[in-house]
Amino acid sequence: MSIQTRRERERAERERLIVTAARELAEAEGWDAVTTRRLAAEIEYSQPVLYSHFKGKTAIMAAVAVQGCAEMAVELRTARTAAKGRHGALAAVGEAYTAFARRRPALYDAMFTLRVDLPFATPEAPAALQEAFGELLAAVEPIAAEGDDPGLLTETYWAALHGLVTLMRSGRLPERAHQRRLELLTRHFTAGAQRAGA
Amino acid sequence: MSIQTRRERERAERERLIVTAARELAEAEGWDAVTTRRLAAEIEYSQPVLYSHFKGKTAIMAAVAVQGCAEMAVELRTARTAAKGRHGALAAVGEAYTAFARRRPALYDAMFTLRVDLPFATPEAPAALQEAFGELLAAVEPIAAEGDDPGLLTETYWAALHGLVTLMRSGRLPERAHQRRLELLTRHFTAGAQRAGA
DNA sequence: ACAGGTTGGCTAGCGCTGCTAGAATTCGTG
DNA sequence: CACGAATTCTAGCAGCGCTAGCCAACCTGT
Repeated sequence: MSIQTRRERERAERERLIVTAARELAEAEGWDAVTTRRLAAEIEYSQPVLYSHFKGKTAIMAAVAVQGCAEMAVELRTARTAAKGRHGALAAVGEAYTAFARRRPALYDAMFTLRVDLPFATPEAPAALQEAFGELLAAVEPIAAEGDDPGLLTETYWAALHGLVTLMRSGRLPERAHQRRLELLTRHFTAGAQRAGA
Repeated sequence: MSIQTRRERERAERERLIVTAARELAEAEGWDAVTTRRLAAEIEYSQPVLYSHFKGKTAIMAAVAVQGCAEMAVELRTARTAAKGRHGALAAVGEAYTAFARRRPALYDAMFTLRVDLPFATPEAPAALQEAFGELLAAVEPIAAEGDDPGLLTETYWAALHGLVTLMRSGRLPERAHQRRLELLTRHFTAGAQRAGA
């Protein structure tokens, strides 16, 4: 039994190695630079080894994405709990979200931009993903008006943040006025509650 | 001189053919299916001919994107001018925007999602692109509050629409409640003006 | 300690991609 | 009709994601 567990442990270790290498390579040079060949060289194994751990390249990216979700969730929570008031919390979370996307573009792409078959709006979605969304929800819910569905409002706010990030990243929005756009967005969302606090 | 102009005319004709073929293929099977080989076969020329017209595949996509912008501008204008009131106009434009994205996904991708070196937020941006943005601006401007920069507010609204579209298209938001999310977005944007009309 | 059998990694290669150098053909002109 | 220039095509490069099948290293039982 012991040798079995040792093998499984080594396997798990190597899987971790693959995901880490993929992530680091992506963060250093972008996902285009993450080829199965380079990844194999990085972990000092041959290509086919990757396929004994993951179904394909997109599965590796999905694993990286899940890691990213977990980290984002932490950052969103930190920002939210440190802020004061409903408006402050929403602003802080929006700020933290876009800051994360700009600081870790490769991670963000894996999570929310690139095609990478992860289940999203279903109960089978990874826990880390649900946590991240939960943080957004916790910030949006307090500013929801009477009849508003908090979940839908959160999705809408999320989409707005995502749009800002992606359009900026692809050069379609100038980076310059990001802060002001973000403030406009947050203000309009809290204003919808009609009785916005400070 | 005549033969020179004839050649130029034929060249322009073929260029049109390339763009049209690329667009049709993309709309039928997605941009992944648009390879230089298939495109060449479609226009009944060999691959290198494409490169005598365009710098590369992304340049062809850019040409398709410009076409798409022109069409979207028309549709946005139609929707805006047919609507009544500031709120109605904004809602109509938002509706038209997302409807366009869902009806012509390949066109939308070329315009706003895929990497395709087009100048965007500069004076050198294609006229069609500026027109499309101008339509959004015309819908957003009337609902801008006193101190708000209409341009920035438009960019923010645009980003929100873009986020809704892309997250939905990539399966990260369920298609089901799209209409309600769009209404939430529009309502919150008009609410920011504090004196929202009907 | 050594043979047998199984697990697992590696080499080599497939079909595809965007793109290009240089041969070949067509075309207008003297 | 033959020459010169412009243009199109054939063929190929380097790289991609992925996989079949060989080979070696390892654990097990005597």
